[in-house]
Amino acid sequence: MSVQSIDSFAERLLGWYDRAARDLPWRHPPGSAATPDPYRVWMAEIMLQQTTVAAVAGYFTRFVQRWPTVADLAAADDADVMAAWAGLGYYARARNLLACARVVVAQHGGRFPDSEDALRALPGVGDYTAAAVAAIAFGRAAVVVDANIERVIARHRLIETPLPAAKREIRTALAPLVPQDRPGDFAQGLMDLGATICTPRAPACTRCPVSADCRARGRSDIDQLPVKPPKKAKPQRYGLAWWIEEGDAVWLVRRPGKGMLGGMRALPGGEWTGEAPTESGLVHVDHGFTHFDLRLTLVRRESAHAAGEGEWWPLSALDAAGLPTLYRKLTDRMREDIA
DNA sequence: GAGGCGTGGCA
DNA sequence: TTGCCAAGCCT
Repeated sequence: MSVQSIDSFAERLLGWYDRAARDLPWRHPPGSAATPDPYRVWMAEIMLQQTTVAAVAGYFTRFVQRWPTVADLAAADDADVMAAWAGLGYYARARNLLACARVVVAQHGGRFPDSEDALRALPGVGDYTAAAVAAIAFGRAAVVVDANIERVIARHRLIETPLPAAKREIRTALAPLVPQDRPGDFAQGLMDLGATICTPRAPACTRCPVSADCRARGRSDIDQLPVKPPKKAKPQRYGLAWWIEEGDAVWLVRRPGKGMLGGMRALPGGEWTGEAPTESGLVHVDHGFTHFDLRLTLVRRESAHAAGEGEWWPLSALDAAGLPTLYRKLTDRMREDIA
């Protein structure tokens, strides 16, 4: 069989997607006539940035139940949204989520714009998310490129240029493959393919719907594609957090709006530095961030030292404080010790 | 362009 | 255990 006689790339991919699409809370059935709610599509795409499907599912369901429309979200208290996002990571996304909802209400009459350019101008919406929402929610034939799609196309076309320089070639290769009639399913199909078949390691090429003309198939080094730049070593940092208890409550603060864990509730404490503290603490946790590892040691302080803005939080309701995982680890340890 | 920015699962 | 990685965005 010649290559010319097989179905087009999009036909093979969509045929596979119609059979194998994952059933996800934010997803409509493939080819469904129902119009996806742009708010839900946008919400899912923001949460899915650098975050696994498994981690997102519960958060997505809670958010759209609590704030069913973009107007509901725009009217929400910042503290409630940040607390609801706690544990999902990359907290700038939550700040931008609120900012975006408020722009959509204030400047777009509460309806998401339907063009890639207008979406791209919204807070927290970059090239990927603008294209994904345009394709999935509005049927626009946008060229959607995420890390899954980069991997699929880099292998299918044997693009050996290292990332991020390869992005241009990948986009150029992908653009003519996008079908005008089902661009949203096409994008989601490519992402499902990358997540389940064309995986980073040990891809399941025998089950791949586009393997017939894949230029990387059979290569022993297929899992080296796409080529990525070397990673830097992460430095070790140390810090102290203060456990200030009074009655049945603990003193919590809110971190500055930008930077690490920006805008999130936290235990008070000192700066994080490269020097290990000499003070011995109640407990400590080791926590890995994207660009450094942190050992945070909890030390007891008297309430008289509780300077600055903060709030007494009932120990029995700490789960509702919306602490990031770093601090959640410490409070869980304390709870074990108290129990 | 490169670095800051979380977290959890997996081999 | 350690490193890699996941539907990126912002500066």
